[in-house]
Amino acid sequence: MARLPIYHRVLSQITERGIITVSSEELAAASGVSSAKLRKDLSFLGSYGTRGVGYDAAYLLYQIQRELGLTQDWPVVIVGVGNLGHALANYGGFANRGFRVVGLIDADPALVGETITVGRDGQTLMIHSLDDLEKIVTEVDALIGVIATPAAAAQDVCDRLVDCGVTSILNFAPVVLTTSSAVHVRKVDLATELQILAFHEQRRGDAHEVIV
Amino acid sequence: MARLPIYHRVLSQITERGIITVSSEELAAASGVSSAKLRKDLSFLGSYGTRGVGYDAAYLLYQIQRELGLTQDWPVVIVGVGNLGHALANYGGFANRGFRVVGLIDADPALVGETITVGRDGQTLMIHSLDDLEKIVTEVDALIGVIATPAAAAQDVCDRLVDCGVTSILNFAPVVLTTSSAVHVRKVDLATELQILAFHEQRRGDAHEVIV
DNA sequence: CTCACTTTGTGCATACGTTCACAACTACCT
DNA sequence: AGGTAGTTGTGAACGTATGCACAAAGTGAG
Repeated sequence: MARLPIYHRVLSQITERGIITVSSEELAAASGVSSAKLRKDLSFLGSYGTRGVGYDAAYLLYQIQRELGLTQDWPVVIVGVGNLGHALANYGGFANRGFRVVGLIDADPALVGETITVGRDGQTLMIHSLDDLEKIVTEVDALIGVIATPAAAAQDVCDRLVDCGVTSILNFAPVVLTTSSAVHVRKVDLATELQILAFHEQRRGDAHEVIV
Repeated sequence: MARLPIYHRVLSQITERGIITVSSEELAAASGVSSAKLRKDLSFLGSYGTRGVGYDAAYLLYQIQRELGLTQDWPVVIVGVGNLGHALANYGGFANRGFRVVGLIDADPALVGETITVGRDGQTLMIHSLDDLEKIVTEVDALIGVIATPAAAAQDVCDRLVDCGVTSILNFAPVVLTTSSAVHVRKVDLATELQILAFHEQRRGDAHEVIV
């Protein structure tokens, strides 16, 4: 499910704190879900808990890592190194979860050739031209691509990534990408998230007016 | 529902192209959903279509805008002006959807006092100190806050925002925020999104191995 | 006016995710 | 050993979202 990454992060923090066993109640509270939901989710992976005791934090963490594929190393290519792409490349949360940014691509000639730091260990990476997309992607053998380009360029970039063998795409551009159903596309639209908040905010306001 | 913003964006593009009427089939295809689902969603707002014809694009767009609260102006405060906060402040997709970034706050003294461009019309905004959070938020009367700080600072910032009257929070920090249930919190975790992709990618790989 | 065609709105059945409640099991104390 | 307290795993009930299929409603041609 989509909640496994949350459990994973919470469990990481818990094990770092030296805690050995954790109950579903505690884990659920820290993850912001109900204990019943958490137990169902975990039982989906198998029976890794002990009745009357709880879960062995380290063992459970390992099982979730294995299920999520975090024991592997995933090379990631980022297309579009504007503000957002830059933020993503620099994001420290990727490295310790098995993701390695190995390719940066941008259409802007002013950016091509520049090197920027990737992750938190000071490693640097050069930005390549959009023309070299195919070359870079096949070279680093990336299966995951991140699209952080303007909306107009997103579909074209998507098609080219898929042609190179990319099978999972994280799209930040505000467009609906059309691809073969074999490709897994996830979309993160910043404006959409704010709109959903505004929607609830407005409803809250409406209800308030009725009371007043 | 959470799909309204998508319909809104697609309809914007459609009306800009000068199209007058649009059928549920067309709109659904452009939004990446099934036509039945789209019609159910729209019927939730009321009967704004004409049988045998379709929907009046402009009229439908207006109704969705009204429902989403996009006819209002939402002042937004961004806390944490690192790479991500910078990208958000600069994001052009906010302005034309009723969101106005009116406050930038960061704990780093090196950033405080700097002015950065906000949106695409060259407007600039100064970064304020974290100490002035309460002052800024009440001054601009913001109801929506964006947290783009490191994980360690997120909960404290959240509490302070809520104390100032913020009732909707968009959280980019990789932590589960605990707040009063009256506050609406949405979380966007970049690493989580990638993990979900990796999860499917791994399952795909497993299935492949079985076949081979 | 009638008929053929198009498209919306919606009742119904199905699938899915969530919550509840409890049996099964463990640990510990006496 | 026996009893009590605590915790997991899961079957059953519930609510919600999705997909299907069709009646209702509109358009346009003859």
